[in-house]
Amino acid sequence: MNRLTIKDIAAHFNVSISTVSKALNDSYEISKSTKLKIQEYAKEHNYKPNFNALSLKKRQTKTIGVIIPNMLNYFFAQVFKGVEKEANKSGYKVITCISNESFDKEVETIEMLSNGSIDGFLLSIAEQTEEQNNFVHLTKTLEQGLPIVMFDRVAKDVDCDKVITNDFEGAINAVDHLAKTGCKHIAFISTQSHLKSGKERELGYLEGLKKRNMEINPNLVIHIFEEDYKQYERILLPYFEENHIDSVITTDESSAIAAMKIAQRKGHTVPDDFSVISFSNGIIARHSSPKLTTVSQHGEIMGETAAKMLIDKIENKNTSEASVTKVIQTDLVERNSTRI
Amino acid sequence: MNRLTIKDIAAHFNVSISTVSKALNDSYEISKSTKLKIQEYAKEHNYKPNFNALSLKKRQTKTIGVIIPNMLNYFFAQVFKGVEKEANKSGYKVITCISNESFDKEVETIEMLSNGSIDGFLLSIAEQTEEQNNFVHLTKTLEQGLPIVMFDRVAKDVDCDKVITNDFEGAINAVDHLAKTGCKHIAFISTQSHLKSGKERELGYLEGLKKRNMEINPNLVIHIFEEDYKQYERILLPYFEENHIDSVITTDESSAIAAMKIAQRKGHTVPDDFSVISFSNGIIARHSSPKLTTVSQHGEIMGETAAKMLIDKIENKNTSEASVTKVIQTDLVERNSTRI
DNA sequence: ATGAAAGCGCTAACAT
DNA sequence: ATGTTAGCGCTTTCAT
Repeated sequence: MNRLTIKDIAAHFNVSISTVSKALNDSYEISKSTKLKIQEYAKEHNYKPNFNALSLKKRQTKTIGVIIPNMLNYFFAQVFKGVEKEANKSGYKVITCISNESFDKEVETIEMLSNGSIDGFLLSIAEQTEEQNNFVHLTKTLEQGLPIVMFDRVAKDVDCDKVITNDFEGAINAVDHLAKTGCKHIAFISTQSHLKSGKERELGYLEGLKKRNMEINPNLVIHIFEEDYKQYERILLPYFEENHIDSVITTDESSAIAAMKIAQRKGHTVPDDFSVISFSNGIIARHSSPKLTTVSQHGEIMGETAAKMLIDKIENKNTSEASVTKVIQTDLVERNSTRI
Repeated sequence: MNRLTIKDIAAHFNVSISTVSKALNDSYEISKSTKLKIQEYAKEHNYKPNFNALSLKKRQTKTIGVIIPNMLNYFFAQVFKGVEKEANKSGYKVITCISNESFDKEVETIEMLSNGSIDGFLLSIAEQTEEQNNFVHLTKTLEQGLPIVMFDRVAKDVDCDKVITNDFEGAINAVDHLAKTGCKHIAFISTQSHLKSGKERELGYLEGLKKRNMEINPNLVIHIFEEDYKQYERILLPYFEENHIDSVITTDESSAIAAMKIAQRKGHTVPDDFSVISFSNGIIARHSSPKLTTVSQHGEIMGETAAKMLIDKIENKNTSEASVTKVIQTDLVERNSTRI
């Protein structure tokens, strides 16, 4: 039950394997008639050139490796969808690994795939990696000549192509929208202690307030641990008791929901006298009541963009231009947790 | 900047490549001393055997292909997590493709990977494939000797290993739980017209009622189109007006949310005088208010199980036993949309 | 204990 | 227009 090879075809027609090879590649060296009969035979018998032989010979695999911190995260699932689509469009396969936010897993995965399995990496670094600020595994693979394109969670000091979200401006826009619709006391809730995107959003929040000459109250900047998601409400409650808050921007949907519930329990009506905007335009936002206004990060587009950049890099190995980083703008998706 | 090969190592020590190969594989034929120096040198210089050469020689790639209908679906993302974990544990890579519920994409993907890229398939069939009931692409690849393990969405007539959820019993248990907590008029809302799991759940629902000698009212079995998810409430409303319904079992979270909202709008309090149980224990269930009681399908375990079965199959090519299908039991996760 | 050689399936430079 | 050959990086049988 072994696969058909060019050797088999050659034997069947009593020609040499190179004739078969050339015929299948439609070489001008081969006569029309033999090309035709060989191609037909190949098609009929469902011949497929052996992937590993091809890769070995051509020194390229037409596959890329993607390392994603967490596939249960809707945003990353969207990114992956974009990657898969774009890769397939260019005839690339994608080997997918989940780092589970673990530095070790990230390193192991890179090790495992740096043996000729793939032509390049797409990578969003694990939270632990960002925390430890250790990127030698990345610089080493770049030195080996394996291109990397980072997306979303990016190591500033590693010199490679990148695709990021404009978190800073996304937050400014969120503040703007709240201010425009009459909010005066905007709190900021962040669950992303170690991630740069969390900091960018916080800076954007502050910048947004500054731009509008609104009071900056440090008590309204709240950091909570993601691990505590079951107790968000309990953790947030005191902040709402001790401060006058009429609106909130959160870095994730869960805490937006929690904040909304607290506000409601305290007698507020969302959005009439309390507004909320959440980063991460996921599924939750569409199913809460009221539905959440969110800052959308366009995960799928980010995935497509990153994949395209990587494939371009792979296929123009020669031209070693400087690294570029593309910025994906955010959109404010207005739903029912903010006023018009 | 080319990778180090055994040839390079051989040259460096002035020995033959076969000596190097044997040394690296710790062969008894090679003297301790040379083994040591070669292994050390290899480690120091970060030698990694070329993946494609190895695969070509050994006729196996240590990679599996996974075809998933939709990665934005939380359940499938969970399955994938399980697959990736289990595969990595056994040293396998995983090439992931999304069929987007399209028959054509499914066929193309299988074509693309049936060239020696992978040692076997993990597959949940696309909705379109289930609809068309056309599985020749699957039987053909099985005939070629490439093993397939199907998970969740499974083709009954294709002879291969399978992992499925016990949807039938899951639904019976849901009915049971509602009945036990005092519900008398249980409706069933299904969005899965073409999927067998939807039918299984419906049969389980009916069986559950029968078992408890509860009245079966065909008007309480409601089919809606998934595409209409933005209008679930509008579509469901008439059913609630025209029938006396005190509880509902849904095949997905979105329609559970919709049903709950309608019930609340009609003056009911969930769970006091209206209960809801949803299939698919996803993110939404944990964030609605009240939180949804669900039938959990253990996606991650399903993924692990399927991967393990496939790898076992791959590594015991000789023993051609009959196909087995494993059934993963469901659990009722009680939250706040049902009474105690 | 070490090496030579064939071969995995394919391409491509170089004959003929 | 077709064939021969070397080689991609590795393993393995069979010398030595």
